[in-house]
Amino acid sequence: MTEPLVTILDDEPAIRSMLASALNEAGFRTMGFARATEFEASLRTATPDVCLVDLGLPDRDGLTLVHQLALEQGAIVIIISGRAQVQDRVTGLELGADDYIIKPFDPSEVVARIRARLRKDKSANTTSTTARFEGWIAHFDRYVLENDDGQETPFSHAEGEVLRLFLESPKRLISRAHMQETLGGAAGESFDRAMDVRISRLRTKLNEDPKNPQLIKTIYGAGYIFLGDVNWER
Amino acid sequence: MTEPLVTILDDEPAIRSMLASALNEAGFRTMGFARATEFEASLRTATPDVCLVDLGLPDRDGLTLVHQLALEQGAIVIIISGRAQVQDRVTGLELGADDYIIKPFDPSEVVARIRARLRKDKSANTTSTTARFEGWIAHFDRYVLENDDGQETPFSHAEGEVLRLFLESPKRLISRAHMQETLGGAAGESFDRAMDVRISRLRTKLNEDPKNPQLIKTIYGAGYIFLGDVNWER
DNA sequence: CTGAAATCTTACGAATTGTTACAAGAGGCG
DNA sequence: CGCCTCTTGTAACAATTCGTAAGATTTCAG
Repeated sequence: MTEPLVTILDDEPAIRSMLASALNEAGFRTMGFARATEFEASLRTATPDVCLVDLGLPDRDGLTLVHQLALEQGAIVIIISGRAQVQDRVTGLELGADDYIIKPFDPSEVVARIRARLRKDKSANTTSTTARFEGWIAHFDRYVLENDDGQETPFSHAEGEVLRLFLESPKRLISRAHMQETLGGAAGESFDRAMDVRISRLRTKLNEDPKNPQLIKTIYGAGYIFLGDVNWER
Repeated sequence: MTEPLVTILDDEPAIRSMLASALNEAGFRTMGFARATEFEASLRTATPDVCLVDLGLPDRDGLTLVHQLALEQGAIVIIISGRAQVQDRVTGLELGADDYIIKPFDPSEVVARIRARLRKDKSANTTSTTARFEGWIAHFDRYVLENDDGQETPFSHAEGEVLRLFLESPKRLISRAHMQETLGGAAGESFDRAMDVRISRLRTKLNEDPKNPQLIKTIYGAGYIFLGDVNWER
């Protein structure tokens, strides 16, 4: 899989080069065009993943171009325009654009918005959230904990919540209060015990020695710390 | 298929009502929440299509919430924030948000942006009649499930409804409430059991091991997740 | 070393979900 | 019409999850 291709259609050379350098730096391939006719000619040989289109083109009404692109090509179309009225934005989006960025803009935001679109496009079928740590692999999509021997142990939703909390902040103190807040919800009565039980059950699934836990360390009077290096793969 | 459900998470009642009325007028169902905890509690029973999240929440860091939502739920997440710095927008988008709208905003633009997201989301899922997944082929036109050996097993209409629901949102949590709503029983009495039976029968046709299902996973207290890569054809 | 507080663990029970058996209905066919 | 098959919901019971209670254990202060 090669880098995504982004086309830039804008008649101002300064904007083209600014966008191109920012996008290249972010790991995209780019192609710049000053006129719609050139751009359309290129579509015969290249299939862009994202099309940045300036509405103020000299040789074509930008909106109809956007409409065609979104409909026929199925590509991601992002409008870049100096027209800042709400009505302009609404009609642009209704005509099929996936986003509408107003000039003047910051290139880093353009990059972020492109990434957001591509991410969504891909995540339709690729939602694999797993974390590796100390010989274990936690598959949060399948609710399964994998041994370094490949053996798998299922974990429940409640256990997963605790585990995720630890894996998202490794080597940092997690207070009981914070834990309770993010896990148990509102009423903070004697939910304390429930948390203990969750952690206890999680520890047994991680083969922790109760006398000397290696991964989930309890800090008396403060909270817990998850030791161990974590690598997330998403 | 019912109208898309949009949740509004903002602590200002004025903004909630403004958004709700605009969205309802545009044909969406809405649910409003003032606090993150209430919102999260509702996720146990409902599966929103779009989540509008205000970052300035009283009881939770909005960004981590966005992160979780985007990752776990696979839902469309749109941030609404008063923080207008470019850096804020970039980090919000990088953390998984699909869009970032700055206060003050025009409700019609919010509607347009939501429509743009949903449009893209849906175009991936055309109304096809055949789906391949994990060695199986489901022929919805013939009501037949084909093995990887070519053997065919018929499935009923009720089973097909459940299967289609899973195949249209793979690797995403499907709440029991949402399932119940889209399938049949409006008034939520003891239709629960019927759903269980449907799923149970579907599982046996998919040769699932009851002790350790690989494709249709149960999330206690929440709903179900269909694992497995799906390819729709026509 | 001792006692109180915090935490761990085990056992139990309520709620949720799975599975099987059965009966009511919907066609198909002679 | 009568008989058969298939579908599908309901009921009953089994299995699982998860919080609570209670006793055991650990930690810290003095």
